[in-house]
Amino acid sequence: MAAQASGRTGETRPGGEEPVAAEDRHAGCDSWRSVAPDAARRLLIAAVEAFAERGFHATTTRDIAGRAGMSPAALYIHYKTKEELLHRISQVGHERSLSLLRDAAAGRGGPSDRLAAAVGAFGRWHAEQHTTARVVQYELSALSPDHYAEIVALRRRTEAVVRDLVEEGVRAGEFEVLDARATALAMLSLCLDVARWYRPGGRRTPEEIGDFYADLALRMVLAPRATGRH
Amino acid sequence: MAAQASGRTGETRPGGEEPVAAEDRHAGCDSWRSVAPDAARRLLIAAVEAFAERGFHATTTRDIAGRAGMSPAALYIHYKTKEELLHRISQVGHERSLSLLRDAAAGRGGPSDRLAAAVGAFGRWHAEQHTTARVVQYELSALSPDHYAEIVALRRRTEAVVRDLVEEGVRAGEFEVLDARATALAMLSLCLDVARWYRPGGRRTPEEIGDFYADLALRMVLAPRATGRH
DNA sequence: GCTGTTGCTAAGCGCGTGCTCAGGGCCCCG
DNA sequence: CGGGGCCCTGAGCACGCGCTTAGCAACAGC
Repeated sequence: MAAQASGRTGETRPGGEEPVAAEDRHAGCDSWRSVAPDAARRLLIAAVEAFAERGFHATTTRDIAGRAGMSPAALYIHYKTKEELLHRISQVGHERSLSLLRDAAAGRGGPSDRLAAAVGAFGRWHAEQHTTARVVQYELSALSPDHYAEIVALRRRTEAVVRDLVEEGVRAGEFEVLDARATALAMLSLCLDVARWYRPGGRRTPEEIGDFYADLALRMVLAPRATGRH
Repeated sequence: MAAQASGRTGETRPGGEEPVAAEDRHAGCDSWRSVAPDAARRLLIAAVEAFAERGFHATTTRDIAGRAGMSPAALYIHYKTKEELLHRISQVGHERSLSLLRDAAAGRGGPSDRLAAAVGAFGRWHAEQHTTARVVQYELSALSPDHYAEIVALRRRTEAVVRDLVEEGVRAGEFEVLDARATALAMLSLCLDVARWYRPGGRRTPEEIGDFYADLALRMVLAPRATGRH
């Protein structure tokens, strides 16, 4: 991990018109391989991009269909409503990030190693898949009550993975924390927020961001050295 | 600060219909004392509540006017557009949180004390004023390009305050960080995210949240103890 | 060649949106 | 009582929204 690199903050317009980088688009498409007919997948990818740029409510079905190279009516052959698109995106995104987190948390090593791996993987995903992650993290409130409840269950399981890791480290005597639940939530906050500020081509690669956040997570749970406070 | 309190996570519907707590409503009103005619202030407070619950694009001008006890047309006597309401909210909110942060950062003590005070105050504000903060942090993209640029300038100044504090601590030999800018951003991420998950009446008071995050911020910058990693 | 199925489009319906405008009640000054 | 300024309302306009419907081209099976 490089130290103290210089560079711009790069806070640019989230809903701007800058073209999507090729790297970005490629990474985005790969995650949706499981979605069945080709036209349905193209619509889903178009919806992810549109929702990420403008938000769910500011995106029109005409915009989504246009990005997918289709007429507005084509959308309704593959999806019942605009909300169903959001639900599918949210579902697949949450399941993917949860499984990444679980795999890392179930790896080899002690609590420190596994916590670092989990936070690193979760943070890295939010950078690499920042377009999807933005929709997944910040458009929840547009879901129908039923779909919202379903997604919240996935989120609770995500929180539980990190919380369990922290508690395990405390029991093993490796970690010292004031509040395991709140500490776990703070780690998730760090990673989620990557989706808000990350821009491709910035100072840091997704991998560097993951590594940096893994280090921060360890600092949060390891007992601090005696400080210079008076 | 209490350790390891038990309780529910409390992730409830952001756009739900639960009535606003009295404590909440009171705290919200106090911050807008500077807004001039009484009717304009009532409209602003109504807009904050509506935007926080449903988001800018899902909120109608009829809804805002209704909450303020007025007809839809009354809104346009005090504000040119719906976007102007969002701009005023964003402006006042950013200025308020920036000035809180600056006051704490300019206080007495060494870098550790001032960093803890700054992060504590900033985190606490995002809990106390979570309704305003939600609009301020998550509805930026609905601003017009001019207004957006103005607000981004305020945000950069906010980032600079924390970054300068971290760099000062590094120069003083109190802190050890891999990347001062990224560390400062992480601290802000923690605090901003409070606006997303905080619910009044939860496990923690705003003050406890601020204190907890101040402690986390110090852990992030103080060199970690030798770890148990192999 | 005929029919059924699949995947799409052109056209458009009904509605709710942001916003406008003519006018009316109320208060202060004479 | 008259006149003017300040707030506010009732009614409604133009538009763009989510979504529907009728129909068409392509193709497979027989």
